[in-house]
Amino acid sequence: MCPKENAAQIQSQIRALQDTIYVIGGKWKLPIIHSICKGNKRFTDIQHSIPGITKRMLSRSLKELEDNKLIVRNVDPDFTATIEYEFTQYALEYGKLILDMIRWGENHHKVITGKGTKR
Amino acid sequence: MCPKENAAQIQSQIRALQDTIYVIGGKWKLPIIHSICKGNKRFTDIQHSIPGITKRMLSRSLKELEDNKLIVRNVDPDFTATIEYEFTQYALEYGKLILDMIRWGENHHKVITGKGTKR
DNA sequence: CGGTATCCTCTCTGATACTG
DNA sequence: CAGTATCAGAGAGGATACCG
Repeated sequence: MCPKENAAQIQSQIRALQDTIYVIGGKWKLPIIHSICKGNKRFTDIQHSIPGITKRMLSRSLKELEDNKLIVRNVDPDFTATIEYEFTQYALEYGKLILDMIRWGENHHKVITGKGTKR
Repeated sequence: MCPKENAAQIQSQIRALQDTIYVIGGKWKLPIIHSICKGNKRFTDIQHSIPGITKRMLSRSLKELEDNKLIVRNVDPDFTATIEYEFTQYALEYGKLILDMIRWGENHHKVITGKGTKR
């Protein structure tokens, strides 16, 4: 598991890993990703699909996801300034990793609660 | 990317994913995992191998990793109460996912800084 | 050596009101 | 509709001192 690289390279790997976690970390990023995944594209639609989220947190989280190029914000000025959020191709490539993380998390839950098959 | 399951199941998947992130999230978990990976087993050795960490945070983080069964705490009462931390077999199975996350994080860094091949 | 206890700070999140 | 501004609370993390 532990690669045999020099110290500087490993520090950079740890940072890479922390970045990976940061991008989808926090309280709302994953529910938002899921909501867009389900077909919601507009700010208010996304907000209503996630119980408990405020405009403030939705706005901030969308901006961070956009900064990380996982979603794009499309403004259509012709049709009364409709704004839509969509996944980037890049985000779709992230999908497999997310599914792996889900699988690990589900198994982990069983392990911790003592109903697991492993350990 | 988005599975076609019912709502309750998806909520549980999102929770599973948030758990996955939480287990290795925070400021010190990954450096600690790396330090043990490199062969450090004792509290003080781990502490000295991670610049800036305090006893308090090391203690808390080790306890959380132990609660999540990624490491075990072995007390040897015969030899002046030596205490050693080690990975569980379970943690080693986590390794592949961590490597995938590192790879994504490294590529992500290139994408965000504009030097990436993707996007 | 391997921790705990206490206090403090700083960031993240929530509530609410306002805006083009 | 799609946000921004402001303020307040909760929680993560840091500094330091103490303990078996």
